[in-house]
Amino acid sequence: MAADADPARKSIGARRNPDSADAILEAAEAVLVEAGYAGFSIEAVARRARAGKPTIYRWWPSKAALLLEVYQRQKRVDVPDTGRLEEDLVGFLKNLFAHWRETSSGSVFRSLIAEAQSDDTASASLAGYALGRRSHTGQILERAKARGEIGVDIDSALVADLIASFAWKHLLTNRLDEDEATIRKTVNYVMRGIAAPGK
Amino acid sequence: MAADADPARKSIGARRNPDSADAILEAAEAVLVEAGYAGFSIEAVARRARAGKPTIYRWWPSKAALLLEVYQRQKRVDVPDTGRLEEDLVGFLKNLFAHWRETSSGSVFRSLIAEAQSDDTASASLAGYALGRRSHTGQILERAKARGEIGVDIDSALVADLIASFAWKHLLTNRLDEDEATIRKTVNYVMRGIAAPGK
DNA sequence: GCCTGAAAACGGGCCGTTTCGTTTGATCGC
DNA sequence: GCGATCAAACGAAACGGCCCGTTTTCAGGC
Repeated sequence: MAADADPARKSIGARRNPDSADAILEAAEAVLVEAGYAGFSIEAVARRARAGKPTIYRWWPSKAALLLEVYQRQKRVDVPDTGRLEEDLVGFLKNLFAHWRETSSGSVFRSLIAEAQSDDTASASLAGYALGRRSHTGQILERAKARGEIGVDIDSALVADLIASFAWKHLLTNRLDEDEATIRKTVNYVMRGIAAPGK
Repeated sequence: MAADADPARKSIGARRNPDSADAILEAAEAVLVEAGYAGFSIEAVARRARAGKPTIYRWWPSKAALLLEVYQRQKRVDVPDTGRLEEDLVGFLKNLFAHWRETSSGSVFRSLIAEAQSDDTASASLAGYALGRRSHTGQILERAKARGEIGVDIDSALVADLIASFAWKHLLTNRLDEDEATIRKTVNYVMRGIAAPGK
């Protein structure tokens, strides 16, 4: 250990650590994965990061703010680009479910949604994210429009919202293990809405 | 939990259940509405109900269990039956959003979803509810089938799941104030998927 | 000698539980 | 019948513990 064993002369000192923010964010993510949202406390994060609570509160005003930044650091899920809308949508949902299952992203996103139910900062951020036109599904649909695969008059936001809602509900009800057939059935159904003549 | 309307099930000793249980459930709902999910604690409920904490813990093993029973006591939203599928779906979503906005049901359901992210009991219950075939949207679709308005081969569960996902996401992102036009647009889109020939 | 920043301590709230003394109501002896 | 009895449920208080958000203390760098 770096710390001297002599209690009368603790020489561990106050080392300047400009990158401690990274350590705290990594610790926060680790706590979230290992202990879940219920065990996610500033205390636990500080212990894990070997940092003091005031250090965390200096940079993040609330638990929600820390959670938000952990969320924004997440690696993005792969968005396929196969040249066919159906394959892109099915592939994306498959990737997304696997991503949520197998990385910390699922835990983080679930926690963010839960936190948003009692914290205005998280709620506003989540609403902004959900309303954003840059969602992955939106990109897939825009590409299909550019290829001429679907009409430019299709309401991408509406379709993307439906697909995203489907994914959210599966995340929130622990149904991320759907097989490809189920996902494809839903995608096919939604695509029938695209193909049918507008009303 | 289980409806025990059986007066024959008796043993020795005092049984003053109903009054106190009702008072606690009403207090729990009131706390949830007034203080939100963040302020929903057993302590707060006990204070409000002028009951002791042990009384609450005797009947409900956890916060999630109490939340579940509050949720199950909620008045159900009106399910319209106009004889036309489109009007039924639009009317139901309008009713549902208004119900969530204007009664305590929205707060209770949001809290239940949040709790489900860290409590297995709530999670299992929520998943069961979401999987249930007796959902309101499912009833509307079954009625449309019985009238011959849509084919019996339509996957009601899939369509109901899509509609429910849409509603959930709007609840969770504070977008319950959508006007009828937006709701109708989504319903029309989903109905085009019904009308289009299957693949 | 300031200033930065980590560690420790503080006051407060809620948790889930235990321990009181009291109240209720079904059972049973009279 | 009817009152005594006794188990169960009750409200209240207090507990040890954890975590909150803040404040204070103190060691080193400039």
